Amino acid sequence: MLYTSKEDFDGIWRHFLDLDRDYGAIKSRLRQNDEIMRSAIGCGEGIRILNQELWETVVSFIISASNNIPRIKGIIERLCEAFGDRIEYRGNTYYSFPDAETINALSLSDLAVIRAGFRDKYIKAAAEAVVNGDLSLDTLRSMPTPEAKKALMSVKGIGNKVSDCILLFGLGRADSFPVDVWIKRIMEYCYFDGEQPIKVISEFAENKFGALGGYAQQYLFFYARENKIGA
DNA sequence: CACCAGGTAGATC
DNA sequence: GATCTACATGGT
Repeated sequence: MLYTSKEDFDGIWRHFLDLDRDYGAIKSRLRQNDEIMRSAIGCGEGIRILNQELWETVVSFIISASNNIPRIKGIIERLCEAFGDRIEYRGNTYYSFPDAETINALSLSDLAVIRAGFRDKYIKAAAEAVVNGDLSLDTLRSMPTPEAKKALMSVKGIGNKVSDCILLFGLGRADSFPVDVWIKRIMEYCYFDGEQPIKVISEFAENKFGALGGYAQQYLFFYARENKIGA
């Protein structure tokens, strides 16, 4: 059970959990697409797309590249424990996500304790870009999506898929349709006959789901994992 | 020991 | 342009 004040609920959690969005309307529109979306939604009725803090989203999805979810979580936890601020709250200990300045001040050997592997240099590159102004997080928020994507991809370690995830989860661009290995497989399995280039899948999704691409992606992602398509 | 994991950058043709 | 591969770490 989550206990919170009225102020925190309205000021933080309402937006973070995307509670003001009409997911009923989104689901009924997507269900009109085809039987596949009806099945996918059926196994993820409660899915919501969180509005996550932008810097945390940037780093988290850099870490996600060619990695598995338990290890991604472990790396992020170690990053916070080693370099975030310690927070004592109601008898429990938490650690904040370290800001860009903090991470930029670290050496790669400092970062080794989080065991991010080859991604450590990309985490540093992102921190450096934010600190030196090459990547302005505030400016990103007001940029058109294609420009924001280009700006994100100018950072080493942020490619096509990671930038789409940042756009979707950190910048609220709900039309973004990140194609990872799971999405690629489920799309090939459901909508194509055999393997397809990522670009073909992206364009197909854009035509089919349009502004609801991000929601469709989430239903398909959990549907694919639930049914272990290709795993 | 081989292969894979919410990919990307750099080299090569 | 499109394709190939190394990349750290940990699990199966």
